[in-house]
Amino acid sequence: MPERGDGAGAPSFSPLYRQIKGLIITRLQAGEWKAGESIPSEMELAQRFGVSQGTVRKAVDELAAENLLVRRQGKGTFVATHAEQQQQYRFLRLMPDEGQEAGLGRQLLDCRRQRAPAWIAKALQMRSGDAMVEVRRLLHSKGRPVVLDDIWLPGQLFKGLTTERLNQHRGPFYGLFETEFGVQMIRAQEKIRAVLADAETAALLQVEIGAPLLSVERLSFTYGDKPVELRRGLYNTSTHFYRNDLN
Amino acid sequence: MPERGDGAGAPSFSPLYRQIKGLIITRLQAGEWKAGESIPSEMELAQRFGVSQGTVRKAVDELAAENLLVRRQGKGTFVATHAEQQQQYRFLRLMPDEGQEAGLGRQLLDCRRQRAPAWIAKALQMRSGDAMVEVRRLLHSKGRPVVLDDIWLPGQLFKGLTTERLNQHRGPFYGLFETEFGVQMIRAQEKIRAVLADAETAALLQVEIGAPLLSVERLSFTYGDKPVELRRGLYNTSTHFYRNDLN
DNA sequence: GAGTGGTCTAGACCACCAC
DNA sequence: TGGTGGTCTAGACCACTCA
Repeated sequence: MPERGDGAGAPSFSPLYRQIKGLIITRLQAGEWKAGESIPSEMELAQRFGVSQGTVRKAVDELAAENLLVRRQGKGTFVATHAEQQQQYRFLRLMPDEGQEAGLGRQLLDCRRQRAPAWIAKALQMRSGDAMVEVRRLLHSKGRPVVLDDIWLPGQLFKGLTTERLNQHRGPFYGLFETEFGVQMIRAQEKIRAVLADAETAALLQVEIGAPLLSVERLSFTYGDKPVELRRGLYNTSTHFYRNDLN
Repeated sequence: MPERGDGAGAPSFSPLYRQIKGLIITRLQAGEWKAGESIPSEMELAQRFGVSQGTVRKAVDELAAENLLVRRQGKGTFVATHAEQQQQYRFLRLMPDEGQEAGLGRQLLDCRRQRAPAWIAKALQMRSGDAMVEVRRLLHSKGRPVVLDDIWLPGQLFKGLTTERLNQHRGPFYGLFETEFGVQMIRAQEKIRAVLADAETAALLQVEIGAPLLSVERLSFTYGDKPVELRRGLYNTSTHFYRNDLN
């Protein structure tokens, strides 16, 4: 029974498998296993934690259901990543009216370091005036601009983030955040509204002033429910729509 | 080993627990256990199907994860329903900017039987011109109209649906559909866009003509992935927003 | 063939609920 | 007190991957 007990003063009047789940999350958070890597086998974890394989299995089942881990039969269990082809744009629910999305074009418009205004600081649990990185970019579909994103990140976590760094990178931002800054986005909340295009937005998205746009405000979280990105997307929904599945 | 085998010609090169899951869904579909009722205990189902309790448990786990069943420790497992207080508006993602939703007011505007136009018939997998029920209603929050819903239903399934019937009923439509017509909505797909209010809509929602509105087109399904409701909601998002959680 | 996750079983005990 | 779902275990075997 190598390591069990109530290490780190966990509250834990919870079933064993939830405590194991907590221990695994702690290790993920500590970076013991990085995005895309495999974690130890169920048998090994069971021995390490001093429980049966079935208990580890149930813990891993929940983590897989929450998309923190990915199981691959015959190969192992892996830390989820946004960097893989298959998992790209995991959080983007935009679909074209006709056919499948061929792959979006990215156009970086701006990247600068600022002091956080109150409303952004509040969302990101920082203090007003703290360092913040602000990014603006467009997404194109078949050569036409469809999404205008404003992205705000805590300056503390993203120290070397520059325009060059963003331009060098291929693939979605979330892949870069993982590999370069060790920040993994594991869940997000979106607030969606309908708004009208102002002059600046209209020019960038090539629509009329006053055209209807979908405003998608996304707050993304890493381990421990810590908010690490605020993003406001304006979607032109004349040839695309936001898809959501309910159950 | 009372009933097992490959009854009903299921394709089934799938694990046992998935076959059991299929059998349970078949019985739900047949109305053997109605919405809100309890299904037999795991032990009894295990005996009935000739498998171990653990296998039934895994089947029920999946059905509970998909919100078809609800487990209640010490009491039993129940068929999910939209009629309970707690589960009302399960599919409505609208949230007020401030505080919790106090409870929405309903105002029925219209209910008539029509022949289905092509685009509705296609979505509901009917033939163009088939009988269809069309309902229009408003939802109010704190006395102000917030949602204008147009709802289309297959006439075949909703034979006695009239204005009086809808007005008599307390609670969401989905509760009425279950108890009066035996139709359970178990999942839905939504397509969301930003649009501008036309004159008629603007008057009903008490906004300016050309105000931005969220258009939420929802296709709801019952057992067997059969579409049974098409709905187009126009949401005024000036004091509310559409909330979505991603993971 | 060795190692991984996936399935299935059987049995023990716990937590919760109703009578 | 008895019945329900919830947890935990131990062991057997299957399906998949890779060297």
